Formats: sequence, structure tokens, C-alpha cells
Amino acid sequence: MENKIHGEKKYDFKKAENKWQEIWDKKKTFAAKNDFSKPKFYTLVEFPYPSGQGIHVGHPRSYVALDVVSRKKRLQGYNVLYPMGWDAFGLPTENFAIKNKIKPSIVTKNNIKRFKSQLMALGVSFDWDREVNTTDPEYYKWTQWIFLQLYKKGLAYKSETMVNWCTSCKCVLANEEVVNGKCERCSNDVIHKKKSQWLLKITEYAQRLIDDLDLVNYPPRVKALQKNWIGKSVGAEIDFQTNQGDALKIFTTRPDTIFGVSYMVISPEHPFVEKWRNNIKNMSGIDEYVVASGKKSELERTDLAKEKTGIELEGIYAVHPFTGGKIPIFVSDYVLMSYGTGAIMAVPGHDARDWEFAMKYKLPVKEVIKGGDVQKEAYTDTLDGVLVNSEFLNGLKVEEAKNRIISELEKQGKGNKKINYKLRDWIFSRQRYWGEPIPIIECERCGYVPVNESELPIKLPDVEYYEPTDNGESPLTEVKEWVNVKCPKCGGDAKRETDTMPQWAGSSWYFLRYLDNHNSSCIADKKALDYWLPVDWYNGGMEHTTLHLLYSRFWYKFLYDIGVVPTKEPYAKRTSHGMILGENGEKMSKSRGNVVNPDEIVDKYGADTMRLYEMFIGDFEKSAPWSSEGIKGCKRFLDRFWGLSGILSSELEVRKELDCAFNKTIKKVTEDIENLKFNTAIASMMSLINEIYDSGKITRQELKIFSILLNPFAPHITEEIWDFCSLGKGMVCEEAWPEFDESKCIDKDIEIAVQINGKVKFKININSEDSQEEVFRLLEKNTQFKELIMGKELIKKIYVPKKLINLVIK
RNA sequence: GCUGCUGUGGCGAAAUAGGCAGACGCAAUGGAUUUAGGAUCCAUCGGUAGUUAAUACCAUGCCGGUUCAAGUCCGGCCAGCAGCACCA
Repeated sequence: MENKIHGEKKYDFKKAENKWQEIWDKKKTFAAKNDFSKPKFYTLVEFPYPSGQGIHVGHPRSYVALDVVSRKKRLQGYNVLYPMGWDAFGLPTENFAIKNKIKPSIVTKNNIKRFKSQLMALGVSFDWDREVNTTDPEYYKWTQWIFLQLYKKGLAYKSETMVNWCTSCKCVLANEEVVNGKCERCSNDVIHKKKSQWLLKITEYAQRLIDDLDLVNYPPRVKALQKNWIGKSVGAEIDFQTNQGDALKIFTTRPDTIFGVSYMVISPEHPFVEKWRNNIKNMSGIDEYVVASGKKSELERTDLAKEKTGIELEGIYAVHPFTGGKIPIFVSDYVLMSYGTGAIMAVPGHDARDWEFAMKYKLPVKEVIKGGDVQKEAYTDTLDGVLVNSEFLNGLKVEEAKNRIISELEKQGKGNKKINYKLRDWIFSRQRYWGEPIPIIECERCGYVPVNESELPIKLPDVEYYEPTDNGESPLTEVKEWVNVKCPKCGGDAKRETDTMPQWAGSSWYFLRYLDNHNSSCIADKKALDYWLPVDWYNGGMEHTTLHLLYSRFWYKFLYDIGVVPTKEPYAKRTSHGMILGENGEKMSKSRGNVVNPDEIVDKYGADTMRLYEMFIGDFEKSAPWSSEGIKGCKRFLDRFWGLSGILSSELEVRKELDCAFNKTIKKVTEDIENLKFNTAIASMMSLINEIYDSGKITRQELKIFSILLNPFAPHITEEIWDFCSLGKGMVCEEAWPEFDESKCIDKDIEIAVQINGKVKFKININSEDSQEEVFRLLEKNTQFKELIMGKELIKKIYVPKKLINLVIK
């Protein structure tokens, strides 16, 4: 039986969606124009890693949201760039390739094909001509080029450091990739290992990465996370002389408490442990401790955070810079070599960790700031504290004492003001095959030599085996004919760097390549960079806040410094979507069996319904559970929208009685899209359609406006109704976004509430243009008012224009 | 422990800037249509009391405050989520 709503013709979403997708593709409807005189708008979503599973229902939430924004901006006359590409280097592909004996390049190609067809089936208006792929040598040529520029400026360096080593991936990880002592990707244990690695000096940009957050429109929580991650602390470095002749340099944020020092602590990796070896009386005990703490995995160190351990360096002591008193020195792994100087002055009276350690090892606790009881617990809440037992600092407030002591230290040459960051340099080498080769050659005579830029790209060799090795070397070391080269400097025998770049390399600058993706002589044409940048609106996941977002800001700032890009910050506005959870409210995963397959949804309800539902599901920034019932409401709404074609009258203009409703809806949809409130934008269109059906018909202009408003959300059905009802010459997506008239958004006849002592008692009808006097005159005529007021004393009358009246009576 | 966020019907959620709490949707119930199911259309739909009702009282995690008026502002709790976590 025919599934007829109101319409003359049933809407066949499969046929229509295919038809319009083909038309858009053929006509290149959504290609950004290289007409740099037009106002531009650059919308960007995080390009996906093309995994073997195909897209997830989470992907469209981001892509459709910015598709709605992009389509609306086009209708508003902007030259919109909304591109897509593939972040295709990475371990899952490599692991899949190893397991199934298919080359990573082939796996990648297949996955991209699948992803692309899935995205096209959703009708997302990407400009496919600008597609990029990080694994394409023509792309990673420029990733390597950027690395060389960093190298030339001294921002890429190789160094032997303690690194995070994933025992399962057999690969080093950046600090940002270690989550709770486990590998971010595979959740296996991370251990510490000494290894020679390439690092990027992101720390050099720490201050600017904080400061320039003021220049951009990011959600506060994203700014907070980034600042927190960079972790700036202001304090001082102080030299404590020792009986060994060396000065022990420490970092503290509380130089004001210097008279409360009762011992010092150095990290087990501190070089003085070795240096002082011969004079340390209990060296065998120290060795034991150092070895034991070195064996602890990242996780064990965190787990053991509660119970502090340590051992005193017998025979060694430091000298207090002001009192001249002897201070014992301990080794303990609660002090990290990677932060500050790897050594601290311990003030147990005013630091909880030092207090705990002092209790365990029976060390003295001295009060230097008045307020607490330092024998019971460390007194750390000292913002308004006053110094005591501190010689020339006595009586000063904490802030004053900090300044005083720093100037004193500087005067006497015993220390200086110092700012430290938790942020560490970015460990940039990976011992795996499927990544960009690092374009460096190691020559025995010349050291590290960058390859000539004219040789780029250094292509990944085509090999048969790419298993990670147990000895911690990249599988590329086995490819002798690739590794053995001549030194570009001296011409002698040399070897290529065999480590590859991390996955975050290609994604740190991909949004620049979209601007001019076929350029073979530079990253992108200068004019294109100047015109399109910065990205006007970038949406992505919260999980990338301390990885991709921070890394790409760093690279961009570097490119700004060398004159490649025109602005200090890459993304003018950043938003984050919430996760789509399984129907049971838990994170979607195969093991939980709550995964929703987007292909099935598109097949059953159509792309428009899928798109609309993902936008209607809830607050865009919050996570929301999928509901297989809820999606039906969106399907019903689209069916009712199609049904409008069956009640289309021959009248042309918007009817007077709906003029206000239309203006209000245009206003609501226009503003809500800008403010990420897709759910309420859709709700307002649902209300409008209810009103239209109540009126029994729709005029041509009304249907035109409705179609344009709905077009960004449901692009296929709106084109189809436009065509079917011959509403205009071209396509809906080529129309102009409707304007609203603020003055028409107010109803003439309105109902306002009358409250007595703050409680609504009844309502009266007024004209919205009525003055306060007229409203009260109307009120006094009201019988309910007379009854309620009878015998009572009216103390106060409040009128909130067009909203309510509140009467205070006794 | 620190930082940030969240808490509203059976469910997803709305509520400029302190001004009628629950828009919109789902589910549910009753009815129309149908051979039937589905789809569609109409109506009801926070709770308690009240014969439907009028109406009254209660209701935005809890306790208090400011105000003519509080989901919204202030103070104090509680719960949940996320991030960081020996960062001196």
C-alpha cells in the first residue's frame, strides 16, 4: 500500500539522496572558490584516521554540525572552504597489515575508499577536490620540510633521555600519549627507558602557547586544560653550597620559606649521585635505591605516590645560604629529574609531601609562616600568612617575602627568579614503519646532517616486513639499501635516520595543505594562506586538547615565526562535540555490544534523518545516548515536511497570521546555528511546522523559506521538494539565506501572567504595545483581580513589560 | 588531593540579561481510520489531593541566604563525569 502522508507523491529518500549527491559531485557545487575578493569562511573538522571499521556514529556529529554551519554560511554569501582528508599514518594500520600480510599502503587505500563513500552518503558538503592524505609522499614531503626548518632553527634535536616505552607497541611515546601510566593507544604498561630520541622544543613556545589563548575563541574548559597541561609556575632557583664544592641548584615556588628548610632531596637520576660516588659513605645502599626506583614502571611510581621512600647521602651535606647551617641531603624518587633542577629544598612545615617524608625519617619541622600547627600537619594554606623564625623576613607577608628573598638572592649571586613549566619537549621519534621518515642522515664525521630540501620527499621504502623489533630499533634499520647513503656534506658513508615521525606530525599542519593541496613548490601559495587563514571555526574532540591541538598550535607559531603563515594563531574559534554513547548510556564499544552502525541507520531512515537526529539528540557539547526510538521523531518531522508539498496553495506570500512565526523561526535558526544550539534550532522548525499544519495550508513563499532554513540540516529532501514544487530556478543551496525583521518577531496580542505575592493566579490578554498604565487599567477591570484583591492592602505593583505583573498584597 | 564541568518529568531535553519551569521530541494512555498490523490524524500526559473540573499544595540534587520574584545570583554541603596527579 502506498505510504502517503499528505503529499501527491511519496518521498523515496534513497533515490533522492543518490540523485542529489551525484548532482553535487558532478557540478562541484561545494568547491571553494579561489576568488580572494569575496568574504571567506573556513570551517574545519578534525580529519579522521581511516580505520578498518569504517565510520562510527560519532564522526557525523562533528562533520554534520560544521556542514550545517558551512551550508548556512554559503547561503549567506560567504566563500566557504570545508575540506576533508585522511590522517592515515599510524599503528592500527600497520598492525593490521602485519597480521593480514597486506601492505599498509594498500590497507590505507581501502580504508579511505570506504570512509569516503560513507561520508558522501551522508551528503556532507566537503570540497573533495582539496582532499589530503598524510601518507601521500606529495603530502609528507612538506611534513619533512617543516621538520627540516625546525632543525635549522635548533628546535629539533636528538638527545639521550628517559623516554616512555610502550612494551606492547615497542615504541616510544610522547608524555601526552601516556595516560595513567599506560599507553594511550593500547592500554599496556609504559616503562622508562633511556634512549636517544628526536625531540622538538615545544617548551620554547610554552609562554606564547599560554598567552595567545587570549587571542582565540575556545571553550573555557579547553583553555583551562591547555594551561593546566603547560603548567606554569613562578619561583626561584637557589644554589646551596655543599661540602663537595659543588653548588646544588634547586627550584622552588616558595623561596620565602627558605628558613624552614630542614633537608634537601635530589632525584635518583641526579648527576651528583654519580659525581659524589667516592665520598658517599653508604654508596651501596644508594645504588640499591637508585636501581630499584629505575625499575619502577610509570604506573608503579604513581601507585606508590602515597608511601614515600628515600635514603640519606651519608657524608654529604649542604650549607644554608643565609644561616650557614648544615643540611642533610636525601635521594628520593618523589623528586623528578625531569622537572626543575631535579633537586629541592624540603620545607616540611609548609609542604605536604615534605612533611610526610620528614615524619617518616624523623626530620625536624620548623614553622616559618604563622597560622597552622606544623607539628600536626603541613600548613600550606598561607596566602595571607606572615613570616616568622625567618631573620630579615620576619613580619613580611608571603608575597612580600618572596620578592624580598629573590632580590636578596640575586644581589648575593646565590639564586634568581625562575619560571618553570610542566610541559616537556615533544618526543618525536617512533620506532615503527608506518610513519614519515625523519629526513636526517647520520654521518660518522659530520654528525647529524639534514637531507637537502631538493631530495624531499624521503620516501618510505617499499618492504616486505615491518614488524617492530625487540631491540627497540625501527624495522627500517633492516632495509640496508635504503639506510646506507652518502653524507650530503662530506660524501662519505653515512646512514639514514630510521625512526619515523609520530602520528601527530601530519595532523599538525594538514589544514594548511587544503588551501593549495597540489602545490609542488611550497606548502601552499602565499596568497591562499593570507586569504584563508586563520581557520574561522574548528570543531573536534576534547581528547585532542593536549595532543593535536597543542602540537598544531606550536607548529603554526613556528611557521608564523619563519614567515610562512600570516597570523599568530591557527584557529580563531574552536568548539568540541560531546560523545555519542550507546543506548545504555555507556561508551560505544564492540565488547559492550552497543555499537550503532551508521550505514544501517542511513539505509533504514536516510541520510537526512540521520543528520537531523544527530543534531537534535541533545546539547552539542555534551555526550548523549543514542536512542533508536528518538530517531523516529526526526523521521516523522521530515515526512511531515515532505507532506507540505501536498497542502501547497497557489498563494505567493507569507500570510499575515504566520508572519510573526516565520520571523521568529528565522531568527532562532540563524542565531542557534552560530551558537551551536542545533537542537533548539530544529525544535523551532518543528513548532513552526505544527503551526503550519494547524492553519491547513502553506504558501509558496512560506515553503521556500522553510526549505532554505531546513536545507543545512536536511539537504537532500529540501532540494527534492524545491524541485518537485518548482519553487525556484536553481538549487536550494544556491539561494540566499532568509532575513528576519526584529520588529515582526513580537506578537501583537499577548497573554501575560498576573502573580500575587510571586505566584501565578490568572492571565490577562494585552496588546504588546500597551503602556504600563494601559496594562494596569486592563487589570483593574478584571473580575478575578477584584475578587483576589478584595479586603487586602495592595503594597506594590510590578510590571515586567510583555512578561508579567506581580502584585504584592497583605 | 587539585582543576573544570554537570545535576530539571518515565526518557532525550528547553528556559536572552532573575520574570508563567518542563518548549520540541520520544515513550505511554484513550480515540479516529484500517479486515488486521503498521503508518497517519485527534486528544491527554511532572506529582499529590479533588468526581472530570475549578482549585489548592508540592516540585529544577540537599540546606540556608538575597529579592516583589531564584533552575538562574550568593554561601555551605552531597552526588556524578572528565582532565591532571609526588610538577617542589
